[in-house]
Amino acid sequence: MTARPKVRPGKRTNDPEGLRKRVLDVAEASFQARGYHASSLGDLMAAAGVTGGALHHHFPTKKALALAVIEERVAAAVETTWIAPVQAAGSTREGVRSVFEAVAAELEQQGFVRGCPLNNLAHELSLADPDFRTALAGIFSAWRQAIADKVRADQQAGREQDTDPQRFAALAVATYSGAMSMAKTTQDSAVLRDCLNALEQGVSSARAKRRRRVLRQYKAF
Amino acid sequence: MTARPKVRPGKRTNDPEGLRKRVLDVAEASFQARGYHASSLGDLMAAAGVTGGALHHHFPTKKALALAVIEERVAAAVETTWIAPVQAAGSTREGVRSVFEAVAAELEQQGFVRGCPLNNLAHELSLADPDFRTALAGIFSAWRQAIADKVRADQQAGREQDTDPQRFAALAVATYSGAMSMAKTTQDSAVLRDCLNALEQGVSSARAKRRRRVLRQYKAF
DNA sequence: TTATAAACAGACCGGTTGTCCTGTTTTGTT
DNA sequence: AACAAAACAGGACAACCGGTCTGTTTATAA
Repeated sequence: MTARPKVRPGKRTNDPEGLRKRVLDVAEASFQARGYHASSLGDLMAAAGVTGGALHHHFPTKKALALAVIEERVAAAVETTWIAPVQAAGSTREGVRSVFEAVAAELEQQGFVRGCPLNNLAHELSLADPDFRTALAGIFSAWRQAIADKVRADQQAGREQDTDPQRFAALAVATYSGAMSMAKTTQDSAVLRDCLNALEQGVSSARAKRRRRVLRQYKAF
Repeated sequence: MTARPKVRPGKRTNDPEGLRKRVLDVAEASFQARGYHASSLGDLMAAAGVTGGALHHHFPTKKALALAVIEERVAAAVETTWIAPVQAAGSTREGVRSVFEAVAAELEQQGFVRGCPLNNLAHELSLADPDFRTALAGIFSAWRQAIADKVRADQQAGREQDTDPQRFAALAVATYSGAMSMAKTTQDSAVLRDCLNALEQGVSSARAKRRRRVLRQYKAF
């Protein structure tokens, strides 16, 4: 009954990569759901099944852990859900539309809106620490760059001639970010579709109307 | 040198409204700059020059204080910087443009981007507590409603016939929210102007281009 | 005046937080 | 086998947090 050793010696197996991954998994989820300051290392350790010593060995401070989450997980999330689909799409507009719809569909089926990982941390940490801010700004930059590059690719194919690549990229990212912010607050993904529709209608109405006009003129002849 | 009484009796003057206002001022600023969880009541008490007893008398819990900040200050900020200017503008587009430019100009002159008060708290607190979420969602709703109403007013004046009021309102709020998020992260207000230009170009390009075309045709003759 | 409640002061407390430290076990190298 | 370094265990700790409590002062009303 006294001083029972919890772990009998000879049973431990070192797995630094696996342990690190487990900690990052838990931290990413907790930062996303509760935020950085509301996530205690104690909670993370319990959730990951990791002792204080192990955690400290891989991530000396809480800041180091958050920086790793940002650079390895948040950046990857933006890459997966936005950059890759846009690059793979037939056009910028198609790519943007597909992302909005994919995210909206995903939120609707899971019935819960956690918000955008990047924006969540950006709001909480941008002013808290310069290192956080720099890391987050880099992800925003890559995100915008990918969209702007896609617009330029469209332009070389003869499309989107009167679209400013950088401005459109900023608009797309801002619209998505803001829409996710509202979706998170209202816990309703409908605003995502509203924004997508308004974005598409407004942005492509010039072409659509000109085409319609041309058709009418042809008919008139 | 021993036990100097800090406050000699007979000098105190009760000023509940003033004290409450001071606390809200400090809390609003701190929540905006550092966030809710990163703002300790001790810091707020020191900054406001208020004792624990006084703070507790006006705001029993930290949550109650935050709720008061949201309902009284954040809502008022949205009203002042967005709703009133839009309602006073000659048209929805003019109102939106004027707000974007006013905010961008203000940020540029103060050389520092604190972000949108509503979005800052929305990201941190929406999932933390249902009461927070409800209060914040209400402000978003009023914000969108004001813009949608303005579009409807435009429509009754014969303008904006092919604009969906609710969708445009969602787009305007989302664009601003997302642009401010990026501006905060990059500490650069330029993205605000990018987004405004992209929004205006896309949304009004139909009309603008048609007009330019007409002018060129007149010149040709 | 006197009673009564509001407004405020200031200490106090249990719990939590992030970090550090010492020791033990495992792994890799020679 | 011998050794060093990495990987991990687990406790300790000082600082801090939010909330509570008791007591005193001020304002209000009878």
